[in-house]
Amino acid sequence: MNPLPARTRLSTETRQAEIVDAVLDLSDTVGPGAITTVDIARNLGLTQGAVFKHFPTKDAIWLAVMGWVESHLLSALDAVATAAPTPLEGLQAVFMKHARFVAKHPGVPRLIFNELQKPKDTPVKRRARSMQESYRKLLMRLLAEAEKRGEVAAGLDREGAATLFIGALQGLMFQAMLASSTAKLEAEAKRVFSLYLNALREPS
Amino acid sequence: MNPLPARTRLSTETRQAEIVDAVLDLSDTVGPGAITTVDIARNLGLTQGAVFKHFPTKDAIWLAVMGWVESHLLSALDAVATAAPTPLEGLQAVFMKHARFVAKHPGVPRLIFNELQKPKDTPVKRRARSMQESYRKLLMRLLAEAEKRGEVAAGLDREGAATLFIGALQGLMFQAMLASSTAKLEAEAKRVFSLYLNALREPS
DNA sequence: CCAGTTAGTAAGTGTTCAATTACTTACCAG
DNA sequence: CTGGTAAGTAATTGAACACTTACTAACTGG
Repeated sequence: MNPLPARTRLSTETRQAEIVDAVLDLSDTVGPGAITTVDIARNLGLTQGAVFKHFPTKDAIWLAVMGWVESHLLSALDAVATAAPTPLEGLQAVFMKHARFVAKHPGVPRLIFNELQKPKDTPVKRRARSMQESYRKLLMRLLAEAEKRGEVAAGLDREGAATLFIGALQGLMFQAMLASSTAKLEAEAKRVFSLYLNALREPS
Repeated sequence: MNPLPARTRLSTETRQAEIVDAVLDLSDTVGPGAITTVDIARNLGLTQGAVFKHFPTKDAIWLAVMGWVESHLLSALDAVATAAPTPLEGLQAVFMKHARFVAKHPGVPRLIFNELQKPKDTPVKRRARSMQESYRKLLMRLLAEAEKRGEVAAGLDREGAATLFIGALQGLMFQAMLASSTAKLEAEAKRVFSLYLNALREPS
């Protein structure tokens, strides 16, 4: 009748990271909409109640996961963008890095799709939107620099070009989720980016 | 204690159509993941149990809704494609029709996002995939014809171009759902399509 | 070393939901 | 007009789930 001794005892900080990690995994295997706190607990070897020692609500977990995505994805994209010798190569590096990130973490697009399916403007959605805004800024910087250097058409619709850039990647995610596989994502991304580059050239 | 007389008594065929309609509405207002059979019944002025006189399971309802989308969207796109005087104008008409369809039925992308969030290859997903395959065929036809007429680059990567075409639209949906509004969808679609057209031209 | 804090367990609680059941009544073919 | 079918109601069932509570035990600073 007495509770068994706690298996392991870790700091909230560590457990939170473990929980985020578990959710990322489960997002791919179970699907975000079907993840329960029992699933998460079992994944960590804990009881269900223990999860609530580290997050007040389930929603708080989703928000933390979104935070993980924001920091990891954006910093990776920033890194490859600034490492590239030219703006156009920067765009390509960002495009491919993003594609590879999604292929490596298929739980992430699933997670976001699950959020977008809700009509309300949830905190998680707001966070995703702010992430996309930072992303746009990065793209606009690269596009402006490319235009200055004459690598793309003068007078290019840069806002539209940024929308198409992100949109093309989101479309590739969509198609990967539809195929229930990210196997072909990277190859498709390569072809699509070639076409994208063509769209930035001087109109004839 | 005795049941009230049934308010109205309609054929299963009619009720199924009503249910599909209600789900499309609720998909936008409540969100597909949160729709319950109680919601659906209330929307029709029926009791919850009545819903199961017309569909064996809730999943069967989703499948029927997906069927509605497939037939309505594809036939509309086919129509504008064949009505267009040139293949390129056909592409434009399809692009804009698709954007307008989504803006008019915001429940549809939400519905699909909800499905894509699941890792399993559900019947609904399979149906969506077959729809996308028909869509691709339509695009490939237009692109091949455009190439024959010299309206696009000879040797264009048509498969990639089809992927980018659909992907750009899916990206626009994504961004509309992220904004929780389809208000700007059509305007964005216009800008994005201009750039898309540029991508099809002869590389310099 | 020991008192306070915190991470854990075990066992609820209240609710929500899809599907079922038993019964009723409208409609329609013969 | 009548008997069979099918669309409806009302009530129930059983499972799942987020979150809570009461208690236990491990770690940590003074």
